[in-house]
Amino acid sequence: MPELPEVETIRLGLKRLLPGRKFASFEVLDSPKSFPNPVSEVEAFLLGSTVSDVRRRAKVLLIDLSTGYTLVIHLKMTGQLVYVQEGMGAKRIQQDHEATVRDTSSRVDPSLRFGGGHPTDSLIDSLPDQSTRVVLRFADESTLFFNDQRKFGWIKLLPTISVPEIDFMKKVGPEPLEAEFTAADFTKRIRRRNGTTIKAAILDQTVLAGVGNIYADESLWMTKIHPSIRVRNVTDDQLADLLGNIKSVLQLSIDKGGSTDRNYVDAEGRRGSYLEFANVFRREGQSCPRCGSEIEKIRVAGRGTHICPVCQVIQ
DNA sequence: CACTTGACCTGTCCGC
DNA sequence: TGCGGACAGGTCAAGT
Repeated sequence: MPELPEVETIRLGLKRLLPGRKFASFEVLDSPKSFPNPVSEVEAFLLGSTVSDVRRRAKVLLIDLSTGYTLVIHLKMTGQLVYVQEGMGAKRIQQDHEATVRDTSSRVDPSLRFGGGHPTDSLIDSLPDQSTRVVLRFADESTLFFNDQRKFGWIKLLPTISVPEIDFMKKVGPEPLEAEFTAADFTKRIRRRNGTTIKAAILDQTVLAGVGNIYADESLWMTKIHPSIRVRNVTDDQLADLLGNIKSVLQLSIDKGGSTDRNYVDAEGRRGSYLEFANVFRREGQSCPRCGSEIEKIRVAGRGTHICPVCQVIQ
């Protein structure tokens, strides 16, 4: 679920919280898949380093270190990065992290993660929990928790200069919110996918960066384009409108702190409110805000897809 | 090559 | 009540 606005919201929080802090210790509480670097490498280039910057490219977070290394982090669907100030979760780890990690299901309020809107403190107090994969502790005893219920996400420690050379960075398309990314650029790139559906094309990270299922559905609704239409049947003018709507929907979501559908939270454990403003996503059975027709959920590009069947016509 | 589908995971929800 | 299966969706590998 973390798409561009969610990752950007986390970045803004970490950028405020982390620079200058020194890494003191780390623990991987799960299979090494979550953080596959050899322990010796992490000890050499993470421990003792200070955070110099927090960046984002597409849906990837980049935490730059004074050692010339970077923590490259992908949250995939259910990943969370939550920073806890000294004296809270951090103390409990030192006391009994084994027991805490293995037996927290009864203590974690499910409504906090899956739709409650409870205060931030509840989540922070409960960390680490059964979804915690990596614990990064700073010298001031504050802690950064990497939680990931479904274990798709990962952290990799890489030399900063090598980050642009990893496959994902070489292939990923332009940042949609950069002013230099124009409709002409977008049209040129997306026409390479003329044979596929417009939804599959805007989800393709090599066409443009950062759009996932939520913002694909929202931007297509705004542009009155049916997600199943082939790219070749979408006009250049429609593509220009679509890019404008992608930009505005992403920016609105950043302004609202992102979308919390199930378990997204920001760097301080707070939920995002964008979905209150969504027009179609997860609103099947409700009325289209534009024409009043009933919103439907269909399947396009292998994804659950939300449309207004009247506004978004297949030609 | 272009495109689609399945795998990776775990928790939730729905129907029987 | 418990149980099986569908579903959630970012990305890559495998298949068509």
